[in-house]
Amino acid sequence: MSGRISDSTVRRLSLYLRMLRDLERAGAEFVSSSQLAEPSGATSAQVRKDLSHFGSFGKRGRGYSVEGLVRALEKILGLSRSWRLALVGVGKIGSALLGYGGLAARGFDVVAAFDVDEAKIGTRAHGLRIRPMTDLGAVIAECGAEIGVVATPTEVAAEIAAELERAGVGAILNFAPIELSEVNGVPIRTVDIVLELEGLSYLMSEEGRRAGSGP
Amino acid sequence: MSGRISDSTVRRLSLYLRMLRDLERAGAEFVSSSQLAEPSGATSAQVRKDLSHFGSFGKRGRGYSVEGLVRALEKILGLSRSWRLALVGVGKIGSALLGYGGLAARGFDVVAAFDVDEAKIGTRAHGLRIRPMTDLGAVIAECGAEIGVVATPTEVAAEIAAELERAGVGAILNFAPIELSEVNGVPIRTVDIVLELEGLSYLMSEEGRRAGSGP
DNA sequence: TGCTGTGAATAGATTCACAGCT
DNA sequence: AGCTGTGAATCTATTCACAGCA
Repeated sequence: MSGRISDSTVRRLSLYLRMLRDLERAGAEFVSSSQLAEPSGATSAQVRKDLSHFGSFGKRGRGYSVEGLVRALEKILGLSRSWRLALVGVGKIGSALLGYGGLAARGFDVVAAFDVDEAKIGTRAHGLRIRPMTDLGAVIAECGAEIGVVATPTEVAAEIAAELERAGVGAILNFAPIELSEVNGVPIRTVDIVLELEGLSYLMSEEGRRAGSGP
Repeated sequence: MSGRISDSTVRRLSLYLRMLRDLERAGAEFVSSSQLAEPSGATSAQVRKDLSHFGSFGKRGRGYSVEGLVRALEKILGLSRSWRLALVGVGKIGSALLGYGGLAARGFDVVAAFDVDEAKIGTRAHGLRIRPMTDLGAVIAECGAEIGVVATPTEVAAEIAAELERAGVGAILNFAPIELSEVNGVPIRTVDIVLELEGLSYLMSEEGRRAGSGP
């Protein structure tokens, strides 16, 4: 049991948890690995293997207790608590995040927002006062944000990530289209829309190439 | 050479291309696999292996011609042309996308936008007229959009994706937190912010567990 | 009987290491 | 001398298949 768990396993665990919460709301008592597998496009064996890294949660012959597995996965994923986010950059993406109720609903509360733009500083966006970048360290220390969100232009993203680290965040979510390197063990996840679109572009072009390549 | 190329390889190719374009702008003539590897966190062997799936582009002893490799990767990734996107859902995320210049700058033009909200229909967002959902098929056929973007509430995301497919898009970018299953070979990429945050939550909690588990 | 948990087998991706050009 | 291109080796992830319990 345990060891180093791959990103893809963790990603699937989140998906299982989503489905389990739906099942719980629907009043289901037990669920099998194959039911659990379906919505995430995994196989039943994969579900069982993924879970087996953390312990054994099922009953042979019956499946998994929905409620029990919800609690177990919440504990594994660190979701039995909520997390505080500090947002840097209140432009297009930053504002969209502030207005997106889906975050708070799932336990991710934006508790601080920063920008360099004098015109924005001091105003409120979705109820949150926008602070100057110069206060970043002090405010993060004060409000205890654990996750930093980088929603700035690409050019300053690396610098901002470093400042967030110094300010003591434990993880960073980055929206700038640049690969930031993890330092001091602070994990970074990048959401890169253009990269996703380029992946789709590749697949569409590949298809054309395959179709056009017969003898 | 060739075969089925993994998502991670394609993702890295995009990252190589980014760096190459920077180098091209800076006037560099040649680049080695190790220089190319650095910003994406890959190894030089990985760069060479990734490229070798598509042909051989370098000169032994010298490296790769920056310009030549830029053109080659653009061709491989399907980026020597631009792509037309049709956006469904002009809420927080949808509007942020419309306002995000980074898309058009990299060859992804949003050419149509749809919403169900009567109050939004007919108005313009960032210069684009918002159309009713009922016109989806006709408008997409007319403007020839190749990529559909789903920025709707989760509940309707699957249905919208199916409609986009019927309307003839060749790929879908999905922002709803739900795993959509690819049908008819139309590839789907999902950008799921909560999933990324949950991945970070796992890592932060794991760290705590490890630290607290010594004898 | 039905479904989990898990070693063993397979498939897949990454890294190594070196022959072969320039 | 330097750096690519690539088979071979290794490492990692997924799938198989079945013993073992409810």
